[in-house]
Amino acid sequence: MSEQKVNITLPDGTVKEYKKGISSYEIAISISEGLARNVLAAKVNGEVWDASRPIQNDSNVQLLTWNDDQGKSTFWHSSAHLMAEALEALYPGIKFGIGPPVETGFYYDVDFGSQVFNAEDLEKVEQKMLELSRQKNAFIREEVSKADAISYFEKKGDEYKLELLADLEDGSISFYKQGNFTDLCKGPHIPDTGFIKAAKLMNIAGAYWRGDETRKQLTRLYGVTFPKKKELDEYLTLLEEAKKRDHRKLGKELELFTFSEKVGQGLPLWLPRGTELREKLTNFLKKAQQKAGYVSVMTPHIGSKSLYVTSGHYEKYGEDSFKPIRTPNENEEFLLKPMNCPHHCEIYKFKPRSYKDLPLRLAEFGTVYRYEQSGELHGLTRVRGFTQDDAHIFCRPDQVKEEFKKVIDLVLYVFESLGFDDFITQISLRDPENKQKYIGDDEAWDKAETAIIEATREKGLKTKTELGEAAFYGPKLDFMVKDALKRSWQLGTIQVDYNLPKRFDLEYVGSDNQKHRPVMIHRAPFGSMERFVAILLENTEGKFPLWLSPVQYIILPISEKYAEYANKVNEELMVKDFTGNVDHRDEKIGRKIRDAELSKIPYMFIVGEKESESGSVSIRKQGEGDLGTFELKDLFAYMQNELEKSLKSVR
RNA sequence: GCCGACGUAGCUCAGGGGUAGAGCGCUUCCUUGGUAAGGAAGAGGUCAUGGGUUCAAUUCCCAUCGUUGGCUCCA
Repeated sequence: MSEQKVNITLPDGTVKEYKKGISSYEIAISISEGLARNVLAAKVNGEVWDASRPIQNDSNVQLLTWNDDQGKSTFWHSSAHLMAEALEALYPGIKFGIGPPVETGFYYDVDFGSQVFNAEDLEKVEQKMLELSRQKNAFIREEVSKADAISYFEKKGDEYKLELLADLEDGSISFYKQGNFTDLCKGPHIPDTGFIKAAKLMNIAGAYWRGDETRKQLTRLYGVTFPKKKELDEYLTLLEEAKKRDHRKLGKELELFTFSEKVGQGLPLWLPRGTELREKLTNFLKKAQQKAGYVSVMTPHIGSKSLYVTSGHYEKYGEDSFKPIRTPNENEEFLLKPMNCPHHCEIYKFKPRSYKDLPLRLAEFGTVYRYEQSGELHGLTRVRGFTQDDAHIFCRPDQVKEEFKKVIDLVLYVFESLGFDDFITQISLRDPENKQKYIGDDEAWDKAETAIIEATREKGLKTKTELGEAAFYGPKLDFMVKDALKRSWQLGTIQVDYNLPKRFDLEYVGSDNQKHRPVMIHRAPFGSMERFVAILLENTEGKFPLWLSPVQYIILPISEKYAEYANKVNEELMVKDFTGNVDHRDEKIGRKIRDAELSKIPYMFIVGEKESESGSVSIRKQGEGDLGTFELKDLFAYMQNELEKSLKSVR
């Protein structure tokens, strides 16, 4: 009687025959021993499996190594178990919550009970992990009945695992065991702990059990592990590099913005250079908006409470925002403006609108104030007072999709111009399970959601969709960009809104001479000036393109004898709308160059005896060095050309 | 808001129960120099704030404020 066989299809399309019950590890060996040593897990018919799990049917098999994202996350998931084993060995009796892999590394939530654990103890755990990994203990999968699982964790007294078990179905429960540690886990895992050669526990933090702030806070330990020591070192170096790009550090060094305890937390103060940068960004967008048919408006920083009662913001956020301001005599209530849209609705109502007037695109760089929880404030990315590059497009229902597409074009233009080529677009819809979180009727929501989905599809945007992430008045399309530490931040946003026009009773007269309701599109390509500058800083490391640079050049006189000539050159550059200054300090030229390089000023013009006599400057470009001597008229032409190139090159 | 860490000169940081240090920056003087740090002298700190313990607190404890890593939240 012949053995039963299975056909295994590999990713390159080759089909091989193996005996039934073969594991992906054995398949790897049949290909090459070297490969087998690196196999962490395998994707069998689209599902990630342990490399040791027997394959009983014809299957598509993809071997996963460190080079595959799913290989990495399996590796880190197993590392979480290893960390738990180490912790249990060092702190007997502790209880465990969940321990998943994350984008870089893994964490485990732990209840240390009465034992104390602090950051200094992390190293001890690292050492223990490495000690245990050297034992090369296999990760062993075991199917268990629900009753057995419950009794195991009851005996152990781990109420967290018991709670997790309560949600699981009998027959689908598995344990994984390595060394002396057993955990409830559906897997998969790497073959054994010996693969983990380097471990670094990054930090500890509080985390609510199941993310619920009414429940107990556990200690979350974050770590990262690697199959090679060298890779850990490289990763740590990368973190050091990221620190250099931190916008909070660069903002201070380049004198762009600051915070003051006295002014209040989350309230940025823009220094002259930062203001210059912001104005350049603002003018850039204003110009683009002008071309796209927007008109500018301005509205005050506070608004009567009734404005926000009408818009629904008060009901939705009143409790969690800055309290109303009252007039001393009449006791009238005003709110700091949290959004510009209610004001813009009132501008729309200034006069009757005809269908011929639409779309009406009202733009405002409007400063808004929101009470953000103190723990959430972060540099310029999360503040309490910020300026949105806001606009509201009031249009007819038949114009929504077209207008939405135009806004996508504008956002893409802005992102391209600033070199943000690595971004994610996310469609945020409402949570169908939790409709009371939102205002408006189903019909309006369906229309708005359909408009976004169709517009993004027609623009060919690759999007991911999240349920429950919509604004309370409408669905949105967000553009997310990463900072130096690869954290995603929402920058640009476009939202379709059928609700506010209704709440504000906005109308226009159609060609049929009947009254109709316009649709609103909220949009902000930068999102907020503050957050945008932050992400721009992290992406450019403070080396802005010439057109954006707050200080575009610095003139460096060789000695004070040439100060007058330097001033003359400076004045001529200022006349030509460049921004820069002269370094009049009593320092040698080498020193002035070094300081200019470090402050990331794009161009240095050196003037000494030679230059002042011949009416020229010696140009030095940041990061590149000496470019030679240019006569003044050539300098202006050169700078003009560089300026255009800097706009174009990023376009 | 919650948990943890941190708060010393303008900046970056060292120190530590007996009222403070470095480097850079700043001021003054010398130097007038040619493509990444010229030299010297000097000023500058209620050691975040308020309590407590102690003969004595910047140091130890508590609270507040701020920063920070997470959690929750995010119009």
